[in-house]
Amino acid sequence: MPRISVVDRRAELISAALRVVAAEGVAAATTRAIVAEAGMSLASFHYAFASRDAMMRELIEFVVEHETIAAFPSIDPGSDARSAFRSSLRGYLDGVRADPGREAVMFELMQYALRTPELAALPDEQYSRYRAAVTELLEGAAAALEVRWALPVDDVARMVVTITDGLTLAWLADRDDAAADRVIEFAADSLAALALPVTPPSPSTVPAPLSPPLKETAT
Amino acid sequence: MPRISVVDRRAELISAALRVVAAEGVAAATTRAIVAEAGMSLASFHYAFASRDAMMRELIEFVVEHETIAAFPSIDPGSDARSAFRSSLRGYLDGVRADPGREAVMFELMQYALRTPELAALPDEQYSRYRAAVTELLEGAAAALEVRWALPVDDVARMVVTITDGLTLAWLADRDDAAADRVIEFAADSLAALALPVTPPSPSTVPAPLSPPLKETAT
DNA sequence: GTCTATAAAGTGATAGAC
DNA sequence: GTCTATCACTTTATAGAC
Repeated sequence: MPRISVVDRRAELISAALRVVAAEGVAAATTRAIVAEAGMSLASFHYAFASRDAMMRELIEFVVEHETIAAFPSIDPGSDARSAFRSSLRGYLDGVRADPGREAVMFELMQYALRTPELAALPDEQYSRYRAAVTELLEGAAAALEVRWALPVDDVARMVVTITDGLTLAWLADRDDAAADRVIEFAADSLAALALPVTPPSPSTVPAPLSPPLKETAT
Repeated sequence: MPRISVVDRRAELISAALRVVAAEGVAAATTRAIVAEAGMSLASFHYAFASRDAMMRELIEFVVEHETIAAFPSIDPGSDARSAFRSSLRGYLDGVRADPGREAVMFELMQYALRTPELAALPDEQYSRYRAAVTELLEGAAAALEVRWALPVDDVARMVVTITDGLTLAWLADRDDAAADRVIEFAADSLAALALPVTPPSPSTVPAPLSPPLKETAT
């Protein structure tokens, strides 16, 4: 009835589809289920989208663009790298626990895209964006904690994503909070080993090296 | 025609279903696609299985039971823990590269099971078996490398599975071999830190402690 | 633009001949 | 036991009234 615009209708359908996928999975996200969730008629779906495939494509692009990794809380300055990683990973896992469907959507849509030839390139971009989001956090953390990364920061971000993915999958499978905490302890130790202290306010105690100390990664 | 037994027919259908899922995904594994792959008629499917759901259940149970993690090569004694982990992880990733569909099946079937109420408990078991397989390798490695694990061996196995899962997902998404190698380097460093040296043939140099040295994890 | 009604194709499952 | 033929249902997509 309300005669809304096509772009608004598309946005509503994408949003509804996301809710259906989160709640019941990609397989359950039929056009009928989506329009029911959105409260509109089946014909409106095909007025807004040429086909279900086209809508799935936009859904995945939307998710890749807007829904990055579940909120990592920001770094608490004054702490060391180990406890910063620990609290960040705990915060991340809390986010997964609070809405398991939301994170499962990422994996499901990634698999759907990998199985769909025209969408097969999107997971690559999805992971690039994950890493970019984590990279931003890592650079902020390096400044706040007065450390520098022993590897290129994008590589450190890749390690973080590797661990969060593995952590998430295992938790989705067994919901073992205590075991996940032990993994986080290990991960925090391992990642903190990549944070090298940089003593900033006393450049006189040690003569400045003429060659860069290691691989330099700061931006 | 050949009037084969029900158990054989079930096995053939499971095998055919596995191939279809590996090649085209769970969504494409319709009863018709499976019987076409198996070279039999549609009615034979329902003679062997009460329903497609029942068949999917057996398929997942079969995978959970038989297809554990892609072959980790065995540990080379004489090397240190770091290079042992590195070569094992490389061997694992080689297995994924050689047959990406095979490993993707694990993730897809896990998600399918999580979305299916009657099968929702199977992923937990799947991960238990993963860890059990890795645990066996870790115990062999500890003996061959003359180390002991700083944590309960099942926890170490969980760390390994966390990393292999994360590694596999990222590689499936971007197929970036070089980046995967860098993750493996990091993972080998991190995991090797859990291998504590135990000096075996000189029990006289240090008086035997009356209390266990730390948490003991050997079986 | 939005709806109802329906077409066209695919799905799991079964009947019944052999 | 195994098959062909078919049912009952769901799916995406479209036609056509308003």
